[in-house]
Amino acid sequence: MLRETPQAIDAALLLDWYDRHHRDLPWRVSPPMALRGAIANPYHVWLSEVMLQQTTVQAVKAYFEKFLALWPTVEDLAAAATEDVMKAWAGLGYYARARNLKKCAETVAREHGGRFPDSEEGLKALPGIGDYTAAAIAAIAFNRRSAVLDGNVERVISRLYAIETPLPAAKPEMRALVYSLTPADRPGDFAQAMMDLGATICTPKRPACALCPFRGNCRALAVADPETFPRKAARKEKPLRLGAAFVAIDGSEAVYLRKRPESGLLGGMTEVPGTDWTSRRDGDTSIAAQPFAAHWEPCGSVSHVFTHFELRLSVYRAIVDGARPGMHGWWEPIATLAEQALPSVMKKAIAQAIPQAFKSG
DNA sequence: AAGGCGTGGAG
DNA sequence: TCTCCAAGCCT
Repeated sequence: MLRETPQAIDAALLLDWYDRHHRDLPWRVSPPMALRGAIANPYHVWLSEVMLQQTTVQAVKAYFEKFLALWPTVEDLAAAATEDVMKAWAGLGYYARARNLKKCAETVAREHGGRFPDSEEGLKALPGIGDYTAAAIAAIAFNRRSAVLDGNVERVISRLYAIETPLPAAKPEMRALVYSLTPADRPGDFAQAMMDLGATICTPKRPACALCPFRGNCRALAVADPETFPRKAARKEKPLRLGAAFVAIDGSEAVYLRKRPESGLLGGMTEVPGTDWTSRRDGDTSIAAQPFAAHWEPCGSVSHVFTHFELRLSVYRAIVDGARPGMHGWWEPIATLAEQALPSVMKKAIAQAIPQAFKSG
């Protein structure tokens, strides 16, 4: 018979694949252990899921281990100084996640007796936990059947069903499809299996369809080019913004730092003084924008790409002798710069002015 | 609801 | 060099 659509999709195919090919990750209870009754620690699951939002597994591993070493339980994290959390998060990006992480830990410790809610609804009420993260924690840590839809799963589902609707409009349809596929007995493993499949087989470019447990069920593979899914709207280009950064060094080998506002770009993080970052070509990014009078010398520029714009910072350096009037920051010894809550763009600017700044030894 | 919000690695 | 993008959330 002529078959327009592939075979019905069977979660057991994926779970069998997962039992043999799952990735071993620091926050994961892998299938052999799980079969012996080991249960994922909700604190570990939550911490890893927040870190993994729009962030690669490779980048997260070291941060996850560092956080667990510093704060072994959610109560420890709730009791930590926010500044220490920001320092530990520095370099991972999307810093609102760190602020929400701290708030969420405080809420769980104070209002939930140190235990995470075990329902999607309860989880989603917490700061920094949205549709995806609530569903993931519910499934992985509490064995709840839920619709876990992240970027990987969107890609897998869009190919399995050759969904022509572009993202993000297709998300409700995709969410319903994932939910319908999710088995009641191993929802957490199913979710992680879908994500592992998306990360290792059903990849954005050159998917390894020959190795896929769903190769007999995939509509995109049958009738089209899987790589062209999911459909999505063309992105717009990033504007260029210009600015200046001023690296002041005092006689005792310390750098002048200050804190950024709590909200907005790099909110609550540490910076060197600088101008606003403007798209206008007439914005003053010259030495005239100096934060205080000193013998500023230009020492090149650094570029940095943010989510929605590219930044080119002119960097200036001056050797000064300590305090200036009207300064609200502090002098940080070069030796301890690496431990500060400095976002990557600021490390670049400081390294441009002081090449040995972040070199150990 | 569309845009703000980081970073570094892969190809 | 350039493009894409990785386990999204919030407003």
